[in-house]
Amino acid sequence: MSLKHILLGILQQPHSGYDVKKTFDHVFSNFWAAHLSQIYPQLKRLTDQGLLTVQDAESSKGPNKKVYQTTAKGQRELVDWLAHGPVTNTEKLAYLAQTFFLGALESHADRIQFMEQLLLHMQHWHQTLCAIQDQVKAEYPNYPHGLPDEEFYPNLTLMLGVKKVGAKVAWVQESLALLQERQ
Amino acid sequence: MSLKHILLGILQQPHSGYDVKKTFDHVFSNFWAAHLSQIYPQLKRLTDQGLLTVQDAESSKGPNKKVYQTTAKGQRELVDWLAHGPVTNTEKLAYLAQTFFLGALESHADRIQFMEQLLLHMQHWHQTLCAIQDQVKAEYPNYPHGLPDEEFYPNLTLMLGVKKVGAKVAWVQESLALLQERQ
DNA sequence: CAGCCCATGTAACGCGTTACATGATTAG
DNA sequence: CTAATCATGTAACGCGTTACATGGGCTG
Repeated sequence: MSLKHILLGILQQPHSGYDVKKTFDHVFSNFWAAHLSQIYPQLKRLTDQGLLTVQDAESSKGPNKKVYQTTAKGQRELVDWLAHGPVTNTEKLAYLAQTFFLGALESHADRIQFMEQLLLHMQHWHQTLCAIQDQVKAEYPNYPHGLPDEEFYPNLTLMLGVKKVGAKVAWVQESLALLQERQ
Repeated sequence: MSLKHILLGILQQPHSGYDVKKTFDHVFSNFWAAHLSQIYPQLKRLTDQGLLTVQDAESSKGPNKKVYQTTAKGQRELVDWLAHGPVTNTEKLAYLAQTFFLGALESHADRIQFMEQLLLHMQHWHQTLCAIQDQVKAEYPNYPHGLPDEEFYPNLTLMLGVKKVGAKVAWVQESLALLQERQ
């Protein structure tokens, strides 16, 4: 039941469903993904439950928008979620499951190739996150202490992203070296 | 569609549904969780599709078991999954979403408490993984080079687990220090 | 005028979670 | 005898993915 709470969090500021999707892609892609086909029905359900308000609005480009915003009741739900303590053990890493069974591939070259693909992916991801962090650093010279609240907590997730993906890059490189030794 | 492939991977060796669940809890808990109520129907479906075989067997303790094993067709499906390249961007970290919105908690003490709970969780998880790794190291003096294939690939997932959770512990500690500075 | 971005949805199907339901054996 | 472990499932409901469906406006 986290999509609900993430929407309540994002919609503390007013946004359309389409904008919410962009927020997922740009800001949350590090740890959560959602499709438009999930977001639209969920927004309607939360509005029916009195956790969001809707308002029609004109768009600068394209058709009219529906702008949603979290209500006081929705805000209470969000705070309850946070106050209930960290929700853990949500992780599902398909590529690690694949790594576990990598021995099922007949050829050594195929296993190496798998890891090389993984390396490219992780390096790309790491560079993306580092670039975003560099931007934030450039904007706030006293980083991370000088960040205002509305940037500080989001930035914590960025800091974990960089560390975590860095660890993954190092791991793939180490794994590749071990694999190549094995022949 | 990964549960299917993980089952095909586990059932390269014969196991009952109940045993498969224990494998998830002990070996996969690092990166994948599954409930018995998912596993049982899925095993039936995969058997109907000719990807698994079933056989009745007696149990040493308790009622009779149904022992499943991957067929040649199932093995081909597993290999296809691996050959298709790493499946990435599956991650959903609810506690990071919570961290993102931590500013919604009114009191500073509540935010500190959230991070302290997260620290305890991550430290516990890290110790568990390190203990397992120490066991493997003790068993194979030439670790990790001397591992046989059936241990080598699973051990790669353990190595990432240790690195990744280590990065998370360091991050929570750093975040706590930053939070305490902010007052 | 073709292709992309803006904008909102529905439908089908499979995965994930919690609760319910049953019953045997074993360790304390 | 009580609690834990062994063993297998069903039901209800919500989440996640892919495909389908529509149509306006902007850029090259």
